[in-house]
Amino acid sequence: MIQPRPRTIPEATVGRLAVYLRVLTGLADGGRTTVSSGELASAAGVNPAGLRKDLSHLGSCGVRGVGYEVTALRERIARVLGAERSRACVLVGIGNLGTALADYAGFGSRGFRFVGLFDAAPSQVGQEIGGLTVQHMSELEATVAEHEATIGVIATPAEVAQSVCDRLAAAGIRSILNFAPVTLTAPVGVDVRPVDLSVELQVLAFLGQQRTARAAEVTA
Amino acid sequence: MIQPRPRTIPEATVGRLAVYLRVLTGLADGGRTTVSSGELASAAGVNPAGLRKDLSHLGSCGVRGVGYEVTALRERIARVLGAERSRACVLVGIGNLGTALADYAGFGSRGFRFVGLFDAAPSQVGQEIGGLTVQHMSELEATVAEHEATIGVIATPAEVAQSVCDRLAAAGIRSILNFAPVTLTAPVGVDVRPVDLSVELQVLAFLGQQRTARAAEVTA
DNA sequence: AACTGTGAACTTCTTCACAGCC
DNA sequence: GGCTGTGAAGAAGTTCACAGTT
Repeated sequence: MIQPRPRTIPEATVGRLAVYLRVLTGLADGGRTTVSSGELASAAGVNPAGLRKDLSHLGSCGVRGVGYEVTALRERIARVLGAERSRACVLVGIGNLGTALADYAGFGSRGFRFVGLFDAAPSQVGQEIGGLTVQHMSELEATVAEHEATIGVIATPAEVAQSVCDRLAAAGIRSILNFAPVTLTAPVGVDVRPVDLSVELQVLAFLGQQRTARAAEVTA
Repeated sequence: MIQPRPRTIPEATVGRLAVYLRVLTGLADGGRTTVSSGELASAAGVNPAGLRKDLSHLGSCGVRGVGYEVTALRERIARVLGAERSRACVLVGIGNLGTALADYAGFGSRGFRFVGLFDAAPSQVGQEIGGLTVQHMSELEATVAEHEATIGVIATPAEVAQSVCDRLAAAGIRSILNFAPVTLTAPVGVDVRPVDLSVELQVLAFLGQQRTARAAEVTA
């Protein structure tokens, strides 16, 4: 019994594959046909050997002595990531952040399609964003069911995020991207991926101050 | 020659410390005075042993048999992360995302203070967001110098992000949080931390589909 | 000659298990 | 008894170095 290729790709690799996909799309648009691991790695901000190891999870797809064919590699990565399929997503919380997400063209080209935008405030309901009309929260379950959406994005205030999470999970959503600054708990079978913007800023600032402190220490 | 405590805290730990800080603030507001590692870990979505190891980087600050004192721990983490200082930040790109960031109250309580909001479009200049008036890009360097800002946030379209990065670096910014979907290069001494929202969504979706595929395989 | 693909070494991160203290 | 702090084990991720291919 031979397993031709381990089906599981490391999470760290998946994140970088998404970046390579972005870079490759840019190269293809610029008319490039081939690219070496060194060049691609530099454009993606990673180590060349690491990039080759990442790509090795997709099976051999470069040519030794030459490099990678841009469009072939792009399509291979897109297929593995599922970016060629169009996955239905719903977005809850149409504040500034939610509006930015709903408007962001980058999602469409990556295989995501918003099928519902929801907010609890009547003042937000009815406005049109990115070709979609904002609906009231009461229509959440029906819309998820209708489009068989499996991905939800939470961009609400922290106070209501857990209850939104519960409703999304109950409605059939399997994966949730959470921008609210609160830790959510979801039933087994439902993934939650937190993105906390102030955590990112705090890590950035800390690493900067740590670097500065080290530099001062060496000088002393 | 004894080094009493290794000054460098692992990056992964720093990110979680920021989360603990958020949770502890919530507990303190709720009137809690002590908390155990198990409880705090559960509220932060991490493993209890890992939490204790994270906190051990700050030196011993719990009481065996009892737990941690909420406000003492919160202040200790805040001091380590530098959240008690007020650090001057500038934000470039006042679209929906930029507006969301400028408006986000969470930054203020974490020791960050926006001292300048910038956009290239005259239509954006002059509007007031979170108590600050949006300035034209031409005033970037002067404002950075005046407030001695060291942190910059880029929320511009991808096309102009590199040139904004160059200007921030030249103006004296040492740490940059980049929301533009492009890999930036900066001079040595300047850190760039990328946050790509569509990469997050892609990782989430991939892990979900991988999980689903594995489940189907087991069933078969 | 140039560049890929990958085993092996290395580093970092996570989890476990339990000694130590209240 | 209950909970912290930490060495040790284990897992994951990164980097190196070079064999292999065109």
